[in-house]
Amino acid sequence: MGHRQKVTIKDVAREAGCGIATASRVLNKSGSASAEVRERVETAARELGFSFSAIGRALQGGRSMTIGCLVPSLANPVFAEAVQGVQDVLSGAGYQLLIASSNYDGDADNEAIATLAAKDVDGLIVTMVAPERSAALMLARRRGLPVSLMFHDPIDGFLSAHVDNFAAARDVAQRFAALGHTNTAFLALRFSSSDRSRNRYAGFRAECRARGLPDPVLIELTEAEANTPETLAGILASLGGLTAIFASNDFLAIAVQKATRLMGKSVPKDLSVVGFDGIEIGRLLDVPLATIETAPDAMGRQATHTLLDLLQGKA
Amino acid sequence: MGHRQKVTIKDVAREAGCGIATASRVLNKSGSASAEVRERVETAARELGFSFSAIGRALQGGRSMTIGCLVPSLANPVFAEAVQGVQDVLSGAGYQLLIASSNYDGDADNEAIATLAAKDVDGLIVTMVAPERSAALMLARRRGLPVSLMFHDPIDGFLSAHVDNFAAARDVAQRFAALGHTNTAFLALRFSSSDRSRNRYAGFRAECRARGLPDPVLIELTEAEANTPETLAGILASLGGLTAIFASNDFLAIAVQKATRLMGKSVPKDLSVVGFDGIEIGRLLDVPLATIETAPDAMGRQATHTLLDLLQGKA
DNA sequence: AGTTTGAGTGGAAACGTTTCCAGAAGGGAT
DNA sequence: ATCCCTTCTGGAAACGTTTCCACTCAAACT
Repeated sequence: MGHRQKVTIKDVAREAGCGIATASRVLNKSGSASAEVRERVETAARELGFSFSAIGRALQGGRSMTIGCLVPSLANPVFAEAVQGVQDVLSGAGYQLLIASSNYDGDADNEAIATLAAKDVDGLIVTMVAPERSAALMLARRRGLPVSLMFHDPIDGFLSAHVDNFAAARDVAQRFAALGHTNTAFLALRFSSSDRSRNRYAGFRAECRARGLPDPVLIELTEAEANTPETLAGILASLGGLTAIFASNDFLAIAVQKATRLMGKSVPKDLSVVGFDGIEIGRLLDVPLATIETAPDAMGRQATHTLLDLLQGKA
Repeated sequence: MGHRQKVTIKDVAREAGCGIATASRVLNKSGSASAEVRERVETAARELGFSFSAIGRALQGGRSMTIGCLVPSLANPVFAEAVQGVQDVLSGAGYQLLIASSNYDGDADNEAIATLAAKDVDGLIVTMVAPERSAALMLARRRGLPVSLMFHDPIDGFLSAHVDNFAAARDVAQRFAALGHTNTAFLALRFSSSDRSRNRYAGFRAECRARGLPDPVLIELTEAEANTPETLAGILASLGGLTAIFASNDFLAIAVQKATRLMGKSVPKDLSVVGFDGIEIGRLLDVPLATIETAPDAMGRQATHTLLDLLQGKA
């Protein structure tokens, strides 16, 4: 197979017998050019199969037309759907999407931000472990790089597309209370590395207290525990007497449903389970998933629009 | 907020009082430099918060350290998980991931490939509607751009990470036959735009025929039909007498489970349902999902390793 | 006729790197 | 004292663009 060869605008110009500047003008429909030259250049470009090098353009123009996006993991449908939303908006605006994921690791987060910034992205859309404490993120902003947060409650001077985790969680507590539940629990997967999770718990507990109900039990699961329903069932059983569970996300809520069934109980008859996120698949489930609908793809879309607006406003 | 300003190696050199070439050598640990200069350069870089511009590097070096990846949609967990696999391997190797998605649209596919190629990616990892008929893909390959296919059965001279859809589908038919099913159906969502779906049906039917069983009914659903369980239930009911359904993917299989329940029947007692893919969430479902496990993330990983090998081999 | 306009054109600089090359300086051998 | 070999250094070219500038030429004015 022939070795990598690129067709540059220089080749087009030579083939068309004109200067580089002229070829550039024709192909970009910027400046003026005679019909005859225009024709020659276009033919040459077509025959050579020319296409612009985004790198050359980026270097010269200072804009890469690329947006960097960092999420914890694409294996979690919430983020995957959000990124799809981002991608939809971006491609409509002629931008490309550079993706990074951290696997919920704070150090990886920082490194990823730095790498994305080095790639000269024009903006950043970010969901990370601790945005408020990320040196890399602060540096990026200080450098004037527009940043849009996704899922995070607002921070400092950052733009943010989000749902009010605290309020939504209070809502759940309210519903539980209305149903007469007093013995409740909050299930979280990575409590320490997710401000979303912490805010949800805070809201949940605050509403319980406001109503004079006992604090919900906080259960932090390891990845392994969450992924083996038998273990999860054991944990739930050991707590005894629970009648309602608020899971920090839909993934977990689904696991709880299964664990409950393993215990010989049924949802929602014996145990109320509510999730968070509203991932697509939840709507198709056999036993419908009760959840807080956050429309992840809309979240991605909005974060992107916000960012794009900022980009326009600055240009 | 201060306008966008970048620190270049030129700034570092000036600050350190040395030439650009020297600064470059120190920062890259390539050529030699006196301890004293080395110290000055490193200090300057640190103080200025310098980081290399990937664009400058790419332009000069001819390698962008970026891989382009095209999938139909990240909203489908199969692809999201696969992309996460790609991302894992890539970031381990120091590469970045540029993402595009087509929403199962063949034209968008071609355009995306062209755009990615223009971004000077070093390689392509692709799942698309019709790779064997994509002019853009052929052009990319002719230009010497390494391409690795995901999910597609092998084509021409392309590298491909895949499962044998045909064989796996025959397997399903065999199981159905062993259970005594004679009245079966194959459910597909985008039959015309998915070679995977077509190959699965072909394998399914081939095995039925080989056993002298009647052809499975082929049901093509629209997106809307698949997403409203009530409608789906109606369709299934209208077919009457079905005892086993092979769904083209897990998403669909889950929808069928729900539709079945709506009809007052139960899976697997009254109706056998088998899916395809093995997405993570399937393992956590209340009623476990019978499926062909294809380990999407492993697929992504393998496609990436293959591509990276090709990249090394050429360099 | 002489002057102004305007369109059409190409050379060259700039963007941030890396690397080739050549020059300078120093030390060890003859 | 001369030479050579290393080590260290910086200028400059190259990568693919866009854009500023200056130039030519003809048409349209006075």
